[in-house]
Amino acid sequence: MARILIIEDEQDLAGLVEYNLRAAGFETDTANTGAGGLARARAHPPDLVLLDLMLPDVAGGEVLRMLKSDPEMKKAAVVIVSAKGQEADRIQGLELGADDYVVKPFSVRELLLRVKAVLRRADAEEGPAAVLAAGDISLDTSRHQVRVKGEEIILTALEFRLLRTLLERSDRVQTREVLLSDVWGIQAEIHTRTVDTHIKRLREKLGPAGDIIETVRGVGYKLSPP
Amino acid sequence: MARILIIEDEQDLAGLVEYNLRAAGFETDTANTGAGGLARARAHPPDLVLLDLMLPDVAGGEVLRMLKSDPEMKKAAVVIVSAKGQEADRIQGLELGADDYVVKPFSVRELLLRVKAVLRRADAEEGPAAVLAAGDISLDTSRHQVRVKGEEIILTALEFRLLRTLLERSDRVQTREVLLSDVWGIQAEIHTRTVDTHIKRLREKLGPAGDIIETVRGVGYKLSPP
DNA sequence: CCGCTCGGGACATCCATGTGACATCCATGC
DNA sequence: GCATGGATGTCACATGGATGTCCCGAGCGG
Repeated sequence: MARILIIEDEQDLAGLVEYNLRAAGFETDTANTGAGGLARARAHPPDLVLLDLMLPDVAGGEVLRMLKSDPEMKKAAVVIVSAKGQEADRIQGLELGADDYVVKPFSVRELLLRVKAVLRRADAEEGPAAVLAAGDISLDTSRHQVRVKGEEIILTALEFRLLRTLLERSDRVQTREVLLSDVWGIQAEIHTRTVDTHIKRLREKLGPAGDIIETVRGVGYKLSPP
Repeated sequence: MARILIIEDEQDLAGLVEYNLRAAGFETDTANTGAGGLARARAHPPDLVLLDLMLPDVAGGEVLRMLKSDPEMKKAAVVIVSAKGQEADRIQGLELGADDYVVKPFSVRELLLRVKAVLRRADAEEGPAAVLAAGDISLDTSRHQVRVKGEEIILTALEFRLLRTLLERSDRVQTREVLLSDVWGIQAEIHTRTVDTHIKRLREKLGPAGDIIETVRGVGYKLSPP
Protein backbone atom coordinates (compact mmCIF):
# COMPACT_ATOMS: atom_id res chain seq x y z
CA MET A 1 0.00 0.00 0.00
CA ALA A 2 1.05 3.56 -0.49
CA ARG A 3 3.40 5.41 1.77
CA ILE A 4 2.36 8.78 3.17
CA LEU A 5 4.50 11.41 4.85
CA ILE A 6 2.74 13.81 7.19
CA ILE A 7 4.44 17.15 7.80
CA GLU A 8 2.45 18.87 10.50
CA ASP A 9 3.49 20.71 13.65
CA GLU A 10 0.30 20.26 15.65
CA GLN A 11 0.95 16.99 17.39
CA ASP A 12 -2.68 16.21 18.11
CA LEU A 13 -3.72 16.66 14.55
CA ALA A 14 -0.77 14.73 13.21
CA GLY A 15 -1.60 11.86 15.53
CA LEU A 16 -5.22 11.82 14.52
CA VAL A 17 -4.42 11.85 10.84
CA GLU A 18 -1.76 9.20 11.22
CA TYR A 19 -4.08 6.94 13.12
CA ASN A 20 -6.74 7.18 10.47
CA LEU A 21 -4.44 6.74 7.52
CA ARG A 22 -3.04 3.62 9.12
CA ALA A 23 -6.49 2.32 9.81
CA ALA A 24 -7.15 2.77 6.10
CA GLY A 25 -4.13 0.64 5.31
CA PHE A 26 -1.49 3.23 4.46
CA GLU A 27 2.05 3.29 5.72
CA THR A 28 2.74 6.58 7.44
CA ASP A 29 5.67 8.64 8.56
CA THR A 30 5.48 11.89 10.49
CA ALA A 31 7.59 15.00 10.86
CA ASN A 32 6.88 18.06 12.99
CA THR A 33 9.00 20.51 11.09
CA GLY A 34 9.71 21.38 7.50
CA ALA A 35 13.36 20.49 7.79
CA GLY A 36 12.52 17.20 9.43
CA GLY A 37 9.99 16.46 6.75
CA LEU A 38 12.48 17.02 3.97
CA ALA A 39 14.98 14.79 5.70
CA ARG A 40 12.40 12.04 6.02
CA ALA A 41 11.39 12.40 2.43
CA ARG A 42 14.96 12.08 1.28
CA ALA A 43 15.62 9.10 3.49
CA HIS A 44 12.53 7.29 2.36
CA PRO A 45 10.64 8.81 -0.59
CA PRO A 46 6.88 8.71 0.01
CA ASP A 47 4.10 8.30 -2.54
CA LEU A 48 2.20 11.22 -1.10
CA VAL A 49 3.02 14.10 1.23
CA LEU A 50 0.45 15.75 3.48
CA LEU A 51 1.92 19.19 3.96
CA ASP A 52 0.80 21.80 6.46
CA LEU A 53 1.62 25.25 5.15
CA MET A 54 2.02 26.73 8.63
CA LEU A 55 5.21 25.28 10.03
CA PRO A 56 7.42 26.56 12.85
CA ASP A 57 10.66 26.65 10.92
CA VAL A 58 10.49 26.80 7.15
CA ALA A 59 7.55 28.18 5.23
CA GLY A 60 5.41 25.42 3.81
CA GLY A 61 5.74 26.82 0.33
CA GLU A 62 9.46 26.50 0.60
CA VAL A 63 9.20 22.87 1.58
CA LEU A 64 7.02 22.22 -1.41
CA ARG A 65 9.50 23.93 -3.69
CA MET A 66 12.30 21.81 -2.32
CA LEU A 67 10.30 18.64 -2.73
CA LYS A 68 9.51 19.42 -6.32
CA SER A 69 13.07 20.34 -7.19
CA ASP A 70 14.50 17.01 -6.15
CA PRO A 71 14.17 14.46 -8.95
CA GLU A 72 13.82 11.66 -6.45
CA MET A 73 11.07 13.20 -4.36
CA LYS A 74 9.42 14.97 -7.22
CA LYS A 75 7.16 12.13 -8.10
CA ALA A 76 5.43 12.21 -4.74
CA ALA A 77 1.96 13.69 -4.89
CA VAL A 78 1.36 16.57 -2.48
CA VAL A 79 -1.81 17.46 -0.63
CA ILE A 80 -1.73 20.81 1.12
CA VAL A 81 -3.32 21.38 4.48
CA SER A 82 -3.98 25.03 5.16
CA ALA A 83 -5.80 27.00 7.79
CA LYS A 84 -9.21 28.37 7.02
CA GLY A 85 -9.26 31.39 4.84
CA GLN A 86 -5.68 31.28 3.68
CA GLU A 87 -6.82 31.54 0.10
CA ALA A 88 -3.57 33.03 -1.01
CA ASP A 89 -1.67 30.08 0.37
CA ARG A 90 -3.93 27.69 -1.37
CA ILE A 91 -3.48 29.31 -4.71
CA GLN A 92 0.23 29.54 -4.23
CA GLY A 93 0.40 25.91 -3.20
CA LEU A 94 -1.41 24.73 -6.27
CA GLU A 95 0.74 26.91 -8.47
CA LEU A 96 3.79 25.29 -7.02
CA GLY A 97 2.58 21.89 -8.01
CA ALA A 98 0.47 20.54 -5.19
CA ASP A 99 -2.16 18.09 -6.32
CA ASP A 100 -4.94 18.98 -3.98
CA TYR A 101 -5.66 20.83 -0.76
CA VAL A 102 -7.87 20.53 2.26
CA VAL A 103 -8.83 23.40 4.49
CA LYS A 104 -8.76 23.19 8.27
CA PRO A 105 -10.86 22.22 9.97
CA PHE A 106 -11.45 19.20 7.80
CA SER A 107 -13.16 15.92 8.43
CA VAL A 108 -11.11 12.76 8.43
CA ARG A 109 -13.50 11.32 5.93
CA GLU A 110 -12.87 14.14 3.51
CA LEU A 111 -9.14 13.83 3.91
CA LEU A 112 -9.23 10.13 3.18
CA LEU A 113 -11.32 10.62 0.08
CA ARG A 114 -8.93 13.21 -1.28
CA VAL A 115 -5.85 11.21 -0.50
CA LYS A 116 -7.31 8.19 -2.21
CA ALA A 117 -8.41 10.22 -5.21
CA VAL A 118 -4.97 11.77 -5.64
CA LEU A 119 -3.23 8.43 -5.39
CA ARG A 120 -5.63 6.91 -7.85
CA ARG A 121 -4.82 9.59 -10.38
CA ALA A 122 -1.12 9.18 -9.83
CA ASP A 123 -1.56 5.48 -10.43
CA ALA A 124 -3.48 5.98 -13.62
CA GLU A 125 -0.67 8.12 -14.97
CA GLU A 126 1.99 5.55 -14.41
CA GLY A 127 0.59 3.59 -17.28
CA PRO A 128 0.45 -0.19 -17.53
CA ALA A 129 3.44 -1.82 -15.84
CA ALA A 130 2.77 -3.25 -12.39
CA VAL A 131 3.40 -6.88 -13.20
CA LEU A 132 4.83 -9.08 -10.50
CA ALA A 133 6.30 -12.42 -11.43
CA ALA A 134 7.95 -15.46 -9.94
CA GLY A 135 8.62 -18.74 -11.67
CA ASP A 136 5.73 -19.57 -13.97
CA ILE A 137 3.45 -17.14 -12.21
CA SER A 138 2.76 -13.58 -13.28
CA LEU A 139 0.36 -11.20 -11.63
CA ASP A 140 -0.97 -8.04 -13.24
CA THR A 141 -2.30 -5.62 -10.65
CA SER A 142 -4.23 -3.28 -12.92
CA ARG A 143 -5.91 -6.05 -14.86
CA HIS A 144 -6.41 -8.02 -11.71
CA GLN A 145 -5.24 -11.05 -13.60
CA VAL A 146 -2.95 -13.97 -12.80
CA ARG A 147 -1.32 -16.27 -15.30
CA VAL A 148 0.55 -19.53 -14.92
CA LYS A 149 2.61 -20.30 -17.99
CA GLY A 150 0.49 -17.82 -19.87
CA GLU A 151 -2.71 -19.56 -18.87
CA GLU A 152 -5.16 -17.36 -17.00
CA ILE A 153 -6.13 -18.40 -13.50
CA ILE A 154 -9.26 -17.07 -11.85
CA LEU A 155 -8.71 -15.95 -8.29
CA THR A 156 -11.06 -14.38 -5.79
CA ALA A 157 -10.32 -10.91 -4.47
CA LEU A 158 -8.83 -12.30 -1.29
CA GLU A 159 -6.70 -14.91 -2.98
CA PHE A 160 -5.43 -12.23 -5.29
CA ARG A 161 -4.40 -9.97 -2.42
CA LEU A 162 -2.73 -12.86 -0.67
CA LEU A 163 -0.73 -13.83 -3.72
CA ARG A 164 0.23 -10.25 -4.39
CA THR A 165 1.44 -9.79 -0.86
CA LEU A 166 3.55 -12.91 -1.07
CA LEU A 167 4.96 -11.89 -4.45
CA GLU A 168 5.83 -8.43 -3.21
CA ARG A 169 7.81 -10.04 -0.42
CA SER A 170 9.33 -12.92 -2.32
CA ASP A 171 11.76 -15.01 -0.37
CA ARG A 172 10.84 -13.41 2.93
CA VAL A 173 8.83 -15.43 5.38
CA GLN A 174 5.47 -13.99 6.35
CA THR A 175 3.97 -15.11 9.62
CA ARG A 176 0.27 -15.80 9.83
CA GLU A 177 -0.10 -12.72 11.99
CA VAL A 178 1.56 -10.52 9.39
CA LEU A 179 -0.58 -11.95 6.63
CA LEU A 180 -3.74 -11.54 8.67
CA SER A 181 -2.78 -7.96 9.30
CA ASP A 182 -1.72 -7.04 5.77
CA VAL A 183 -4.06 -9.10 3.65
CA TRP A 184 -7.07 -9.28 5.90
CA GLY A 185 -6.60 -6.05 7.82
CA ILE A 186 -7.16 -7.90 11.07
CA GLN A 187 -4.92 -7.58 14.06
CA ALA A 188 -5.20 -10.61 16.25
CA GLU A 189 -3.58 -13.81 17.25
CA ILE A 190 -4.88 -16.86 15.58
CA HIS A 191 -6.42 -20.08 16.57
CA THR A 192 -8.24 -20.73 13.36
CA ARG A 193 -7.20 -22.20 10.04
CA THR A 194 -8.11 -19.17 8.00
CA VAL A 195 -4.72 -18.41 6.55
CA ASP A 196 -3.90 -22.05 5.93
CA THR A 197 -7.16 -22.63 4.15
CA HIS A 198 -6.54 -19.79 1.75
CA ILE A 199 -2.96 -20.84 1.16
CA LYS A 200 -4.33 -24.23 0.29
CA ARG A 201 -6.86 -22.81 -2.14
CA LEU A 202 -4.16 -20.72 -3.73
CA ARG A 203 -1.82 -23.67 -4.19
CA GLU A 204 -4.67 -25.65 -5.63
CA LYS A 205 -5.57 -23.04 -8.21
CA LEU A 206 -1.95 -22.47 -9.15
CA GLY A 207 -1.47 -26.16 -9.85
CA PRO A 208 2.11 -27.41 -10.02
CA ALA A 209 3.34 -23.82 -9.89
CA GLY A 210 1.80 -23.62 -6.43
CA ASP A 211 4.87 -25.35 -5.10
CA ILE A 212 6.74 -22.10 -4.91
CA ILE A 213 4.66 -21.22 -1.89
CA GLU A 214 6.71 -22.84 0.82
CA THR A 215 5.65 -23.68 4.32
CA VAL A 216 8.16 -22.63 6.94
CA ARG A 217 7.23 -24.77 9.85
CA GLY A 218 6.79 -22.95 13.11
CA VAL A 219 6.98 -19.57 11.38
CA GLY A 220 4.69 -19.01 8.40
CA TYR A 221 4.81 -19.04 4.62
CA LYS A 222 7.13 -17.69 2.01
CA LEU A 223 7.19 -17.57 -1.72
CA SER A 224 10.51 -18.62 -3.17
CA PRO A 225 11.15 -18.21 -6.89
CA PRO A 226 13.37 -20.90 -8.41
CA MET B 1 0.19 24.61 -29.01
CA ALA B 2 -3.49 24.73 -28.41
CA ARG B 3 -5.44 27.82 -27.56
CA ILE B 4 -7.71 27.77 -24.54
CA LEU B 5 -10.45 30.22 -23.57
CA ILE B 6 -11.34 30.42 -19.89
CA ILE B 7 -14.82 31.71 -19.06
CA GLU B 8 -14.92 32.06 -15.32
CA ASP B 9 -16.13 34.81 -13.04
CA GLU B 10 -14.04 34.05 -9.96
CA GLN B 11 -10.91 36.05 -10.61
CA ASP B 12 -8.66 34.06 -8.27
CA LEU B 13 -9.60 30.80 -9.82
CA ALA B 14 -9.34 32.13 -13.34
CA GLY B 15 -5.86 33.42 -12.54
CA LEU B 16 -4.76 30.13 -11.06
CA VAL B 17 -6.01 28.14 -14.00
CA GLU B 18 -4.53 30.53 -16.50
CA TYR B 19 -1.16 30.42 -14.80
CA ASN B 20 -1.07 26.65 -14.87
CA LEU B 21 -2.28 26.25 -18.40
CA ARG B 22 0.40 28.66 -19.55
CA ALA B 23 2.99 26.82 -17.53
CA ALA B 24 1.90 23.71 -19.39
CA GLY B 25 2.49 25.47 -22.68
CA PHE B 26 -0.99 26.50 -23.74
CA GLU B 27 -2.06 29.85 -25.06
CA THR B 28 -4.82 31.26 -22.92
CA ASP B 29 -7.48 33.91 -23.04
CA THR B 30 -9.82 34.83 -20.21
CA ALA B 31 -13.30 36.27 -19.91
CA ASN B 32 -15.24 36.97 -16.73
CA THR B 33 -18.71 36.88 -18.21
CA GLY B 34 -20.65 34.75 -20.62
CA ALA B 35 -21.14 37.58 -23.06
CA GLY B 36 -17.48 38.47 -22.91
CA GLY B 37 -16.54 34.86 -23.47
CA LEU B 38 -18.68 34.58 -26.57
CA ALA B 39 -17.19 37.78 -27.93
CA ARG B 40 -13.69 36.46 -27.37
CA ALA B 41 -14.53 33.17 -28.95
CA ARG B 42 -15.87 34.91 -32.03
CA ALA B 43 -12.90 37.20 -32.29
CA HIS B 44 -10.41 34.42 -31.91
CA PRO B 45 -11.80 30.86 -32.06
CA PRO B 46 -10.14 28.69 -29.41
CA ASP B 47 -9.39 24.99 -29.56
CA LEU B 48 -10.92 24.43 -26.19
CA VAL B 49 -13.22 26.36 -23.87
CA LEU B 50 -13.17 25.99 -20.11
CA LEU B 51 -16.67 27.03 -19.17
CA ASP B 52 -17.94 27.76 -15.68
CA LEU B 53 -21.66 27.08 -15.52
CA MET B 54 -22.23 29.68 -12.81
CA LEU B 55 -21.81 33.00 -14.50
CA PRO B 56 -23.07 36.42 -13.46
CA ASP B 57 -24.84 37.29 -16.67
CA VAL B 58 -25.86 34.49 -19.00
CA ALA B 59 -26.53 30.94 -17.87
CA GLY B 60 -23.61 28.68 -18.67
CA GLY B 61 -25.83 26.33 -20.58
CA GLU B 62 -26.87 29.15 -22.83
CA VAL B 63 -23.26 30.01 -23.58
CA LEU B 64 -22.64 26.42 -24.51
CA ARG B 65 -25.63 26.37 -26.80
CA MET B 66 -24.44 29.52 -28.53
CA LEU B 67 -20.96 28.13 -28.96
CA LYS B 68 -22.24 24.96 -30.50
CA SER B 69 -24.62 26.72 -32.84
CA ASP B 70 -21.95 28.82 -34.49
CA PRO B 71 -20.24 26.88 -37.26
CA GLU B 72 -17.02 28.71 -36.65
CA MET B 73 -16.80 28.11 -32.92
CA LYS B 74 -18.47 24.75 -33.03
CA LYS B 75 -15.28 22.82 -33.43
CA ALA B 76 -13.92 24.01 -30.12
CA ALA B 77 -13.97 21.34 -27.43
CA VAL B 78 -15.74 22.34 -24.24
CA VAL B 79 -14.88 21.38 -20.69
CA ILE B 80 -17.48 22.32 -18.10
CA VAL B 81 -16.54 23.55 -14.67
CA SER B 82 -19.37 23.21 -12.21
CA ALA B 83 -19.78 23.67 -8.50
CA LYS B 84 -20.00 20.64 -6.31
CA GLY B 85 -23.35 18.99 -6.28
CA GLN B 86 -24.75 20.56 -9.42
CA GLU B 87 -25.46 17.13 -10.79
CA ALA B 88 -28.19 18.28 -13.09
CA ASP B 89 -25.91 20.84 -14.70
CA ARG B 90 -23.35 18.23 -15.54
CA ILE B 91 -25.78 15.93 -17.19
CA GLN B 92 -27.33 18.78 -19.07
CA GLY B 93 -23.93 20.03 -20.11
CA LEU B 94 -22.96 16.70 -21.54
CA GLU B 95 -26.20 16.42 -23.40
CA LEU B 96 -25.58 19.80 -24.92
CA GLY B 97 -22.30 18.64 -26.31
CA ALA B 98 -19.63 19.35 -23.73
CA ASP B 99 -16.66 17.02 -23.96
CA ASP B 100 -15.86 16.69 -20.31
CA TYR B 101 -16.34 18.35 -16.97
CA VAL B 102 -14.55 18.90 -13.72
CA VAL B 103 -16.19 19.54 -10.40
CA LYS B 104 -15.09 22.26 -8.01
CA PRO B 105 -13.01 22.08 -6.03
CA PHE B 106 -10.65 20.41 -8.45
CA SER B 107 -6.91 19.99 -8.41
CA VAL B 108 -4.77 21.53 -11.07
CA ARG B 109 -3.37 18.19 -12.02
CA GLU B 110 -6.82 16.82 -12.65
CA LEU B 111 -7.78 19.80 -14.75
CA LEU B 112 -4.66 19.50 -16.86
CA LEU B 113 -5.22 15.81 -17.36
CA ARG B 114 -8.73 16.35 -18.56
CA VAL B 115 -7.82 19.22 -20.83
CA LYS B 116 -5.02 17.24 -22.40
CA ALA B 117 -7.22 14.18 -22.79
CA VAL B 118 -9.93 16.18 -24.52
CA LEU B 119 -7.46 17.82 -26.86
CA ARG B 120 -5.89 14.50 -27.65
CA ARG B 121 -9.26 13.12 -28.60
CA ALA B 122 -10.05 16.18 -30.67
CA ASP B 123 -6.75 15.74 -32.46
CA ALA B 124 -7.35 12.11 -33.15
CA GLU B 125 -10.69 12.94 -34.67
CA GLU B 126 -9.14 15.08 -37.35
CA GLY B 127 -7.67 11.93 -38.75
CA PRO B 128 -9.59 8.97 -40.13
CA ALA B 129 -11.72 8.16 -37.14
CA ALA B 130 -12.04 8.20 -33.41
CA VAL B 131 -13.35 4.73 -32.96
CA LEU B 132 -12.84 2.55 -29.97
CA ALA B 133 -13.62 -1.10 -30.42
CA ALA B 134 -13.68 -4.36 -28.55
CA GLY B 135 -15.24 -7.57 -29.72
CA ASP B 136 -18.43 -6.85 -31.61
CA ILE B 137 -18.69 -3.39 -30.13
CA SER B 138 -17.47 -0.24 -31.77
CA LEU B 139 -17.84 3.24 -30.37
CA ASP B 140 -17.39 6.36 -32.44
CA THR B 141 -16.65 9.27 -30.14
CA SER B 142 -17.08 11.97 -32.73
CA ARG B 143 -20.44 10.73 -33.92
CA HIS B 144 -21.48 9.72 -30.45
CA GLN B 145 -22.56 6.43 -31.88
CA VAL B 146 -22.27 2.83 -30.81
CA ARG B 147 -22.61 -0.23 -32.97
CA VAL B 148 -22.82 -3.91 -32.17
CA LYS B 149 -22.02 -6.05 -35.20
CA GLY B 150 -22.68 -3.01 -37.33
CA GLU B 151 -26.12 -2.54 -35.83
CA GLU B 152 -26.59 0.85 -34.18
CA ILE B 153 -27.42 0.90 -30.49
CA ILE B 154 -28.95 3.96 -28.88
CA LEU B 155 -27.33 4.91 -25.60
CA THR B 156 -28.02 7.78 -23.25
CA ALA B 157 -25.27 10.32 -22.59
CA LEU B 158 -24.36 8.66 -19.34
CA GLU B 159 -24.31 5.15 -20.74
CA PHE B 160 -22.15 6.32 -23.61
CA ARG B 161 -19.72 7.90 -21.23
CA LEU B 162 -19.59 4.81 -19.09
CA LEU B 163 -18.93 2.58 -22.07
CA ARG B 164 -16.28 4.92 -23.41
CA THR B 165 -14.48 4.97 -20.10
CA LEU B 166 -14.48 1.20 -19.96
CA LEU B 167 -13.30 0.94 -23.55
CA GLU B 168 -10.50 3.42 -23.02
CA ARG B 169 -9.28 1.26 -20.17
CA SER B 170 -9.91 -2.12 -21.67
CA ASP B 171 -8.73 -4.99 -19.59
CA ARG B 172 -8.05 -2.86 -16.56
CA VAL B 173 -10.37 -3.20 -13.63
CA GLN B 174 -12.24 -0.07 -12.64
CA THR B 175 -13.56 0.12 -9.13
CA ARG B 176 -16.94 1.64 -8.47
CA GLU B 177 -15.20 4.57 -6.84
CA VAL B 178 -13.10 5.22 -9.92
CA LEU B 179 -16.13 5.01 -12.17
CA LEU B 180 -18.12 7.31 -9.94
CA SER B 181 -15.24 9.74 -10.00
CA ASP B 182 -14.46 9.59 -13.71
CA VAL B 183 -17.85 8.99 -15.25
CA TRP B 184 -20.05 10.77 -12.76
CA GLY B 185 -17.55 13.25 -11.35
CA ILE B 186 -18.52 12.33 -7.81
CA GLN B 187 -16.04 11.59 -5.08
CA ALA B 188 -17.57 9.42 -2.46
CA GLU B 189 -17.75 6.03 -0.97
CA ILE B 190 -20.68 4.05 -2.14
CA HIS B 191 -23.63 2.49 -0.55
CA THR B 192 -25.96 2.71 -3.49
CA ARG B 193 -26.56 0.61 -6.55
CA THR B 194 -26.04 3.44 -9.01
CA VAL B 195 -23.04 2.03 -10.82
CA ASP B 196 -24.45 -1.48 -10.91
CA THR B 197 -27.73 -0.29 -12.30
CA HIS B 198 -26.06 1.50 -15.17
CA ILE B 199 -23.79 -1.42 -15.87
CA LYS B 200 -26.89 -3.53 -16.05
CA ARG B 201 -28.59 -1.17 -18.48
CA LEU B 202 -25.49 -1.11 -20.61
CA ARG B 203 -25.25 -4.88 -20.71
CA GLU B 204 -28.90 -5.06 -21.58
CA LYS B 205 -28.64 -2.68 -24.50
CA LEU B 206 -25.51 -4.34 -25.79
CA GLY B 207 -27.23 -7.72 -25.85
CA PRO B 208 -24.99 -10.77 -26.08
CA ALA B 209 -22.00 -8.53 -26.69
CA GLY B 210 -22.59 -7.13 -23.22
CA ASP B 211 -20.80 -10.15 -21.84
CA ILE B 212 -17.46 -8.52 -22.39
CA ILE B 213 -18.19 -6.32 -19.42
CA GLU B 214 -16.90 -8.54 -16.67
CA THR B 215 -17.68 -8.32 -13.00
CA VAL B 216 -14.59 -8.66 -10.86
CA ARG B 217 -16.08 -9.58 -7.55
CA GLY B 218 -14.83 -7.58 -4.63
CA VAL B 219 -13.12 -5.10 -6.94
CA GLY B 220 -15.22 -3.62 -9.71
CA TYR B 221 -15.83 -4.02 -13.43
CA LYS B 222 -13.60 -4.46 -16.41
CA LEU B 223 -14.10 -4.73 -20.11
CA SER B 224 -12.17 -7.58 -21.61
CA PRO B 225 -12.05 -7.99 -25.37
CA PRO B 226 -11.91 -11.59 -26.52
C1' DC C 1 -49.64 15.11 -19.73
C1' DC C 2 -46.44 11.71 -21.43
C1' DG C 3 -42.10 9.60 -22.03
C1' DC C 4 -37.34 9.38 -21.09
C1' DT C 5 -33.44 9.32 -18.01
C1' DC C 6 -31.35 8.81 -13.78
C1' DG C 7 -30.63 7.79 -8.78
C1' DG C 8 -31.10 4.77 -5.37
C1' DG C 9 -33.90 1.82 -2.01
C1' DA C 10 -35.64 -2.88 -1.48
C1' DC C 11 -35.33 -7.04 -2.29
C1' DA C 12 -33.39 -11.77 -4.39
C1' DT C 13 -29.44 -14.33 -5.38
C1' DC C 14 -25.04 -16.07 -5.31
C1' DC C 15 -20.63 -17.32 -3.79
C1' DA C 16 -16.47 -16.07 -1.31
C1' DT C 17 -15.06 -16.58 3.16
C1' DG C 18 -14.34 -18.09 7.96
C1' DT C 19 -14.52 -21.84 10.97
C1' DG C 20 -14.02 -26.02 13.63
C1' DA C 21 -13.38 -30.92 13.27
C1' DC C 22 -10.52 -34.21 11.72
C1' DA C 23 -6.46 -36.23 9.13
C1' DT C 24 -1.71 -35.94 8.42
C1' DC C 25 2.87 -34.64 8.90
C1' DC C 26 7.19 -33.66 11.19
C1' DA C 27 10.58 -32.37 14.79
C1' DT C 28 11.89 -33.76 18.99
C1' DG C 29 13.44 -36.58 22.85
C1' DC C 30 14.23 -41.09 24.15
C1' DG D 1 13.77 -46.34 15.31
C1' DC D 2 9.77 -44.88 17.58
C1' DA D 3 6.33 -42.57 20.25
C1' DT D 4 4.41 -38.14 20.95
C1' DG D 5 2.61 -33.56 20.73
C1' DG D 6 2.24 -29.67 18.24
C1' DA D 7 1.93 -27.74 13.66
C1' DT D 8 -0.08 -27.98 9.20
C1' DG D 9 -3.26 -29.85 5.47
C1' DT D 10 -7.91 -30.78 4.20
C1' DC D 11 -12.80 -30.73 4.22
C1' DA D 12 -17.82 -29.49 4.39
C1' DC D 13 -20.86 -26.12 5.61
C1' DA D 14 -23.29 -21.64 7.33
C1' DT D 15 -23.28 -17.15 6.85
C1' DG D 16 -22.54 -12.53 5.51
C1' DG D 17 -21.39 -9.52 2.16
C1' DA D 18 -21.34 -8.40 -2.71
C1' DT D 19 -23.84 -8.24 -6.88
C1' DG D 20 -28.03 -8.58 -9.95
C1' DT D 21 -32.56 -7.06 -10.57
C1' DC D 22 -36.75 -4.59 -10.09
C1' DC D 23 -39.20 -0.66 -9.37
C1' DC D 24 -40.55 3.93 -8.04
C1' DG D 25 -40.07 8.96 -7.75
C1' DA D 26 -37.90 13.18 -9.39
C1' DG D 27 -36.61 16.12 -12.97
C1' DC D 28 -36.79 17.55 -17.52
C1' DG D 29 -38.20 18.21 -22.26
C1' DG D 30 -41.64 17.74 -25.80
